[in-house]
Amino acid sequence: MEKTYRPQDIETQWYQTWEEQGYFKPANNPDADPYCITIPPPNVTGSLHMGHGFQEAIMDGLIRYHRMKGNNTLWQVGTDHAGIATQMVVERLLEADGISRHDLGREKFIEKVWEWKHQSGGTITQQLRRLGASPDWSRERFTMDDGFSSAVQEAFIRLYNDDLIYRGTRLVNWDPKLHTAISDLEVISEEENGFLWHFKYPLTDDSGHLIVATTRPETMLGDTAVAVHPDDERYQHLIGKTITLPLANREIPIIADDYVDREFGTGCVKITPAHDFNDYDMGQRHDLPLINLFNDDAQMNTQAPERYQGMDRFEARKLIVADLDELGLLDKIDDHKLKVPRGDRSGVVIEPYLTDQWYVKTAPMAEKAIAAVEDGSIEFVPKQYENMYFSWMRDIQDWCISRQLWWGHRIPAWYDDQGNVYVGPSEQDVREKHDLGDINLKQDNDVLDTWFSSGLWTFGTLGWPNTDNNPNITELLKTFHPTNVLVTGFDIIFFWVARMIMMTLYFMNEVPFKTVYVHGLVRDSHGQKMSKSKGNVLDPIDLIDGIDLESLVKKRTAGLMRPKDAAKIEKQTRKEFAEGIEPYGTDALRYTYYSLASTGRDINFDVGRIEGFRNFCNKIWNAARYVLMNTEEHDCGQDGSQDYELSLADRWIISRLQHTENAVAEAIGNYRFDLASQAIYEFIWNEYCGWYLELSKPVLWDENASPALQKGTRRTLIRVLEATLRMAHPLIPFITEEIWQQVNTLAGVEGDTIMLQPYPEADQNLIDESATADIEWLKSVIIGIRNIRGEMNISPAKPLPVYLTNGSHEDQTRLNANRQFLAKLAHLETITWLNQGEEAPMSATALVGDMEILVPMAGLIDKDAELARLNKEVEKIQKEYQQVQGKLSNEKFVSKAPEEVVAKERTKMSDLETTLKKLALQQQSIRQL
RNA sequence: AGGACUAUAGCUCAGUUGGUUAGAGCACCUGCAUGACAUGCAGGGGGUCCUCAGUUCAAAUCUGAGUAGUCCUACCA
Repeated sequence: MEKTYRPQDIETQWYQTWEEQGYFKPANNPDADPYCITIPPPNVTGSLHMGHGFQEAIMDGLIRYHRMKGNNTLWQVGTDHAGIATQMVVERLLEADGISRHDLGREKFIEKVWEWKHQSGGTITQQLRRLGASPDWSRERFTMDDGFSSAVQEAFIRLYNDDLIYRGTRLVNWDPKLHTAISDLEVISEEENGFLWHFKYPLTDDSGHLIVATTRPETMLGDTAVAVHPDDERYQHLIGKTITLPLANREIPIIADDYVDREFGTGCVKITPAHDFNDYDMGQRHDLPLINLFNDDAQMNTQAPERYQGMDRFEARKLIVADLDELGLLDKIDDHKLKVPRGDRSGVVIEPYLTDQWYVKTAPMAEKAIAAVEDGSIEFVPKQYENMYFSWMRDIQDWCISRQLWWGHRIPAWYDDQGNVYVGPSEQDVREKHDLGDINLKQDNDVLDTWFSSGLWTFGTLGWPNTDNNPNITELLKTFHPTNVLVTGFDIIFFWVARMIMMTLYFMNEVPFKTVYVHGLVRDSHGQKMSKSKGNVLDPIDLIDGIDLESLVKKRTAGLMRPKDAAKIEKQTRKEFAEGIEPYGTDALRYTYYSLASTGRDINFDVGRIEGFRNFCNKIWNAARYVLMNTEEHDCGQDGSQDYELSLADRWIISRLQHTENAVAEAIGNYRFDLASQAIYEFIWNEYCGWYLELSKPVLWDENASPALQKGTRRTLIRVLEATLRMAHPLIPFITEEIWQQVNTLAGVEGDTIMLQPYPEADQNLIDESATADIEWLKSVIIGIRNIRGEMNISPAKPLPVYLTNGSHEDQTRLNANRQFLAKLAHLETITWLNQGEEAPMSATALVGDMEILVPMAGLIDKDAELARLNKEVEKIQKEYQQVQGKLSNEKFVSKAPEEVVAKERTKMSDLETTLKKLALQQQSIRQL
């Protein structure tokens, strides 16, 4: 093995082998419990970001864990066509050549999108491979592949036939830039600074005017009423009268409706049913006409007075305000903060707009979806997200699923010239079914919301709806559906999770998954959202492969929305990554994700931590080198014979391994990858490397040691390493495979890959508390001596004489059993056991229980330095002593606290007392020097 | 307006059922080329557990109020 761990040397190579060998496929074992995760399909044209990285790491950890546990494990993979997002990308590319999609026409444009998909659609899946993800690539799906498309069509048709899809003319959220309707969820409302315009509306009978307040003056041309609160005394006398709408010169009624908030503005509201959701409702209640003022671009149409026709809505606004001012009807303009609805993709202000769209009737589906979570069929982790889910589900609105786009699943509906609609899988089919002959039919132009198809993801990918004529597919669904876990971000609980639950319950009559693991957002180390404009984006691939400073600066400053941010971003990047980013490798990246994966909070990604975990990998690497050096070409006792003997240290590390295996299993069971990673880290670095490897040296390097003992140590070294590799494999797949290949035979294990080895499980019989106690004693003695050495600045190269005094019989037994370990690890020249009455030289002292460890001061230790060290120690213990004493002198504590708690404090107090006495004696004798 | 979450070392985070000397990694200080590893080893310093009040013999932990931050839902013409 190379002296230094270099991830790039091993990672891609192992991945290729795994994939080629088909290790990612489900085990061909129908008796094994199935375990299945479907990937949240990334946008096919997207590229990997830190959020994906995190999510994939969690899924792959779970998948590899269960695969090793022996489950029949399927990770279903695939990508999403992502309607609007993808269409926009391709449109932008065409735009660069001066072409619009309309120049090309629908078919040609769609061809272009497919071209683009074939070209760049592999990026994300290749990047998933870099992360070590182990899905079954042979089953990769795309939401617009033939099979899935027919699933989408089938779903639409069934819902339509069951009266759960309908077409209606209603107000929708209209994106005037993208020329499509969007759902409520795709509208982002944020507070912006605006104005509240107050206009005078003259009463028709010339008896005066009333004043309305509005944030959208341009819609006044479409007003069809003015509303006041029925109990508002100020306006009682006006109810039933009319005003003459300025500029439009229409007579409109003054109506009463308790929706009106008397406190807001003037208490008079202009009602524009065609351009505001609340006004629409009120229009319905009062039977008001709808006057639609806009065209698709949100320009004034011919319903507006000629003067304004063809104007953009915001131009029209200016002119209307000016005109009203001219007429003396502008009362005042107040500054006003308001929520402005914008399209999540286009960023432009969304218009409530009257159009024909397709809707899913969600209320009946939501009922079951709520019940499934209430009765525990589906569980959210962490649980608090269930409330979020319930509150949305209980107030769910019908879902607008038609989009005026070209890229997506076209709605399987045809219209005849009379506008009758026929829904079916194909034109031919609806002709036959409805006996239409050869009349003119035209297919609906719209496509379906991307999330409509995503809603079918868990079962559509497993072959639905073709279950009748293909038994294999039935088998797949039967085996792997419902899936076990959905790993996803909280941001798409409504977009996706909720809808998936509704759709799956409807079509499959079962839940899509049993658990929803919800993770937070991956942010930068200061908790800032990663964004191009902030220049704080980290690319997971850069963390794996490394990147030099200049390339990083270039990458971060290229293609900015506001080019003037470049200077700031460059400066900040040069400061933070003066040396660029080192190649940390996939394993280190994954470990960093795991260590931050406590549930219920966002993840602040700190580059400092990935370095630490790269070092951790290097630690494992070197530990393996040490083990191999000492076991290769030796008999490691794997032949089944019993001619080996386990040392105390051997029994201890085996015992610790069992504890760790328990802790890891528990942590993963609770989706606490942070705890799992910590337990593994702790075990490998501190226990296995820090103590056990050191404890193995005195045995292996002692020519006089018994061969049986040496064999036992070799056997333990290699077997614990091998088990540890398996334990860590789901988190750090590459380094564990690489090393495992070299240690497996020595450890008496056969197999082609660690991936398919059994996951280690704790054996309670191997937990050895007495070995643990003995090693703890040994560690305390060593640490006591090291402390003196460290604090007194005694060179580690200097072998020390040490005396032990006032020890118990047990101490003496332990000493005799561990002399060699002690001498080696504390670097001692001599160890002398003093019986009662035997004189010790003047020494620095450390205490282990009642036993005193003495390091003679002569020539090594300065009197004042030792006094200072002792003082520090005394102060620390005194503080503790006071605490305990305080508790015990509190009568209530003694009488009310459980007995064992009190007893514990009593023991502690007496221990502290003796310690203090001893330290005081020590101080006294040193002072007398 | 309603709701959720977060606040622990300089930084990023753990802290299970109330009883721990409140921990880890990084950073910091001191020493060390010891035959796996300087991507290392040994030792050390560093905390008003956001604030206040309450429950309790006992609160980082439970309850309430407040402060700060993050986010979600609804909506104010």
